[in-house]
Amino acid sequence: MGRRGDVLELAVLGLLHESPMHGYELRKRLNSLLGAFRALSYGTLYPALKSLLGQGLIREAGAGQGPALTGKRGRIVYELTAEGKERFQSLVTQPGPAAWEDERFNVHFAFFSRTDAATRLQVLEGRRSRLQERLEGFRTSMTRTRERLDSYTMELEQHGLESVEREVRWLTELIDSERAGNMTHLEDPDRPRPTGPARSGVHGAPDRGR
Amino acid sequence: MGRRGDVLELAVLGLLHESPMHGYELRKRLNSLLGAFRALSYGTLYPALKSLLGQGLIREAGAGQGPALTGKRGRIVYELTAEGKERFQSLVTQPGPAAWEDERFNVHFAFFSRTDAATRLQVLEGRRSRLQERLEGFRTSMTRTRERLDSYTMELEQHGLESVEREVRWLTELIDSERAGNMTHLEDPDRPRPTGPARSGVHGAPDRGR
DNA sequence: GTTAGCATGTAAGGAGTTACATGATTTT
DNA sequence: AAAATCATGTAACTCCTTACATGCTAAC
Repeated sequence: MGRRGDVLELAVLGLLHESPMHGYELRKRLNSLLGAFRALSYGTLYPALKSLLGQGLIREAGAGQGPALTGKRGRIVYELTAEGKERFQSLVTQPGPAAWEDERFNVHFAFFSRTDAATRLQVLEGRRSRLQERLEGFRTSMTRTRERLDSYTMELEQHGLESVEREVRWLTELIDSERAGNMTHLEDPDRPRPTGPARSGVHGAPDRGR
Repeated sequence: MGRRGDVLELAVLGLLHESPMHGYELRKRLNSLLGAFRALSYGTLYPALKSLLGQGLIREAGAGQGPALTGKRGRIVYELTAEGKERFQSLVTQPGPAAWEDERFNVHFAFFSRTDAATRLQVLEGRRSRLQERLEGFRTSMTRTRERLDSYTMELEQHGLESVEREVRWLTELIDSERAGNMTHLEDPDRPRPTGPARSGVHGAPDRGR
């Protein structure tokens, strides 16, 4: 509720912006949105919906119209109110520095099509700087301790390092595309990525969760 | 205390197994160990140390010997007790299915040198299956929803997918190495990864797999 | 008509963060 | 001797999960 780490708020508002939905379905969409695969539980979702309802950001759809439509309480379909839409827009177009934290970034990114290029660049570049700071600290700590580590620990750190490096490259490509023609290589998802800067990259983001 | 998600217990015992340390220093080591870079707070660490102390798994080092040594309360250096060592060994050699969750996996991996090859294979393979399940669900949900997603969401899912694929390949290489001569390619960290299945590629690996 | 799965919720508790409070040691 | 930073700790609060409790709806 507060103003705190409410990734959920943004995510729920964003999904309901696409189309009205009931909680059960919302959860499924949420799970693929929030860092691949955290199984968000109902114990989190339903109270959150309640809170959004209380704030007047969402309302039950179908209320007031046909009384026989959803009638006897089964699913409860929610939709955004006018304030909800405004709220979403302001959240998504005014990304604080929190927007480049691991999980928030994913959510912000997923709603990029509702923002302007300037906002997108801001988020992408913020995220990249964040990761580059990490790389920095990572590399120094690796050289600092390189002697006294066994092979397994080194292998682990190496893999983590490469994962972050890969994500930086990914971001760089997105930033370049965004700066050039807006997202040329994203415009037609069916075209098999013609020639562009080889974004097929193989290396991956670090472990999921973060 | 509980038996639950005590990643911390394993991590702390493991680090103290290497050498005695005080909390402040422990935290730094912990942060590079626990999924690259979570800044674990003192509010978590110190109570955890207290709990381990209460369980008799660690003790204050230097107590009983020279009373003037650490004397006036500055740092408190902890070391493992005999029970602590046993506990660590049993945790590390009997990995439950929890060992392939995102964060626990890292910690287990970091202490691989204290285990036997059978345990290592069990953990690596368990982790790989876990990720492959994810890929499965990932891919089905991607085809299920492929039409109604905008380019940004697709780009995000694609990147996530490739990240997981990359980790699976990494695990596969480790498993193969483990099965062949034990970790031949890990034995000499200075050798620049001779010929093996090209896992070195820091930049834009040619791989293209997927 | 009963099982299985959809759908909504609540209560208890775990695990961690922030903010606060305090003292010791090192650097300038 | 002041400032910075090392070091330890506590209290309140947040976010989330687990386990539970309940009812509706579809399939067999």
